[in-house]
Amino acid sequence: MTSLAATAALIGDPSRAAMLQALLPGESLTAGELARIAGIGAPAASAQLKALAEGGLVAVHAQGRHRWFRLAGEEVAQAIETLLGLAARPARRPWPHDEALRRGRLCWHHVAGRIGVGLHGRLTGEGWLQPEGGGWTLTGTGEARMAALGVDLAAARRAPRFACDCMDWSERRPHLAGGLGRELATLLLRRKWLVRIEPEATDTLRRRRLHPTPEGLRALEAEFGLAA
Amino acid sequence: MTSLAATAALIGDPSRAAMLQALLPGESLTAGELARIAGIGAPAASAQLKALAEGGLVAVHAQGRHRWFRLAGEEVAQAIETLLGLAARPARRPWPHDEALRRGRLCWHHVAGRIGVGLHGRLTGEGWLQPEGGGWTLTGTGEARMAALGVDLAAARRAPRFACDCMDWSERRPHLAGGLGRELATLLLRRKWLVRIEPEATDTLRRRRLHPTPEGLRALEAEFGLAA
DNA sequence: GCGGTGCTTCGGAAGCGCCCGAAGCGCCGC
DNA sequence: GCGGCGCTTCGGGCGCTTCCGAAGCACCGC
Repeated sequence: MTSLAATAALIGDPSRAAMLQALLPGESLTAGELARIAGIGAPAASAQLKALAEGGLVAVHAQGRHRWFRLAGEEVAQAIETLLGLAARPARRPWPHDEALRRGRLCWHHVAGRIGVGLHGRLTGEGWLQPEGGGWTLTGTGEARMAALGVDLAAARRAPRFACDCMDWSERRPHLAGGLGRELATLLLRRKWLVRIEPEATDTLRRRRLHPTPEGLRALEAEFGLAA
Repeated sequence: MTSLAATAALIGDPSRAAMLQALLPGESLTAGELARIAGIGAPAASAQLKALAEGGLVAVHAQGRHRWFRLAGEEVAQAIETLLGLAARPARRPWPHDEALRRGRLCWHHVAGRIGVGLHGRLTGEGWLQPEGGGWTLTGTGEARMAALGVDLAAARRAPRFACDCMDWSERRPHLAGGLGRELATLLLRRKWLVRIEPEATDTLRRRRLHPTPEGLRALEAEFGLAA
């Protein structure tokens, strides 16, 4: 079995795919929650999660009688998003027109969807970011404005990658990933410019949704020139 | 069955994965060749290729008694490369140290590997390319130098996307994709700065290899400042 | 302690997917 | 037109994977 086939097969089971999608926003869930989301019993879920962990797709953290699972890293989220893009191609089947999801959602810990790629476009087009070594660094103005907004740049720099692209499946253009993407998303959520609509939904897609508040719409326009 | 699981399962079978990898350079192969590469009989190969075609991963072209298969598009190659990156993560297992493959290879129709990401870095860092709308456009100097090299820019602009990033699984940084990536690769091959080492190999990875010629090494250094 | 809860392992059964051989269809070259 | 070749469809068999119920282990709170 080649590594490619083994990895794809791991994602290719409906129960495991549902679990992975539920973990896509970046949060951690317990084995029981994942079992409920996948619609299978506890024993089956346990076996599937074991396979995912051995395959390196999820990481485990045992705490008391709970076991918390999360995606093993940004690359995992990125690969799943890319596969979602393949699955959603119009040639294949019209994707259920989930307007809210296309507008904004969480991917790993960063903002995806129209708002996410819009931000990426403004930051790269308006001289906040400049390309460097396959990723991005902040320009002088970018650094100043990020700091003024309250983005925790020190935390962003502690991430394995400071700023890089993550292909957005619904927009087919990149949004901002890496430590900066995470900290920017954290800020937007903390300021309640964006809010999670249904973080508790059982449906794996619904729980990822992000929605701009009225105040957020004004702020995105004012700070980034972004009409969301 | 969700789209994600269905698509991943399509890639997750060893025979189908071998076929897809064989198609990754962008060339077209017949059903019989793919059967031999996958190590299965003609009937099984026929069924697998039918599934891949119905899933939208490969495209078919019937010519006489042969049926030619190729990947359905750049996004398919991109998704497979991303999955290869997941599969190759050091955390999972040490990837067979195929130095030649990491150095240079074909991905869809463009140059990947160290040479590919190196080119991407030089083009973006030295002012040939500037970000625009989630992709890239040529600057004035970039356009002039590409034209001087003999890159067919008109053909590049006819592609659905002119220039965008494709995540490189071995380098974990993007290389140049889109029409410009394809035309640049075409030029490098035509000038014999890069040559395919074993385009006929049965092993799906070996056939992708690209190798710089002595003349190519000098030219990459002179034209792009790239030490390959 | 002792019961309750969360999770895992074990055993067994059902279902699905993959593969091969045989046969059939279509195109090609002599 | 005839044989050969490439590919497909059909039928059957094998193997793997997934699931559930029952039982067992670990942790927590009373």
